[in-house]
Amino acid sequence: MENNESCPQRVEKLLNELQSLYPDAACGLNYRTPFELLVATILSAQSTDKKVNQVTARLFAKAATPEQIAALTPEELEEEIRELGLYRHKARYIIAAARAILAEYGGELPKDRAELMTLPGVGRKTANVVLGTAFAIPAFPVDTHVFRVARRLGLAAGRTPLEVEEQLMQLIPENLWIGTHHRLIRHGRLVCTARRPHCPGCALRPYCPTGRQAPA
DNA sequence: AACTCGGGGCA
DNA sequence: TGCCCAGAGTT
Repeated sequence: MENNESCPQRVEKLLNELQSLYPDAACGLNYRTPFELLVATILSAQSTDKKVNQVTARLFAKAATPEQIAALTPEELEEEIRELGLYRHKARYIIAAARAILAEYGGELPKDRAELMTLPGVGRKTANVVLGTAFAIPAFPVDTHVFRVARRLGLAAGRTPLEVEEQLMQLIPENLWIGTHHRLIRHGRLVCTARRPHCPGCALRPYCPTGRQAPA
């Protein structure tokens, strides 16, 4: 959409409001190392960050490094993460990724998106989270929250996550990419929910084309 | 593009 | 009880 919805002034006000609404752009996942963030992000698929943090608190107390994770049997890891669901896939991915990090990258996570995406269970979104959050390398992860909220806010009209990612990177200053990612997620979870967004009372409503049309 | 994995939280 | 959740891989 090349109408005035995406004019720089509106976008700037939107980003300012988003920052004052969520002053700390912290990652919702708890982690101490880039590898821990990678594991937590794989675990976060289709489950809530709150549960992921409960599980990783226990898991990382037992195994937190690629060496320690790679030494686990699939059954041991499955037992640790079972309550998150999708646990067989996730356990297999995480152990295989740990082994690949040891075998291919000397035990250190690569700081390259294409290389990260060769790791089992690591797609574009997870790779971008690690780059932007753990390595401070400019990246704009697009998950279901970012996809939905960005489109509602009129920041992107793309039909695919990759299109939305490209539109957001073009529209938003590079130094705000990762912070905006975390803030859009928080806003998507608290206010701009998938089912019934809480438009009345939303601080972004004055700048939101969807919110203007929503019932009071 | 559709399908699969999945236990737990919540209405 | 039914719907939904910080995705990625396979067909």
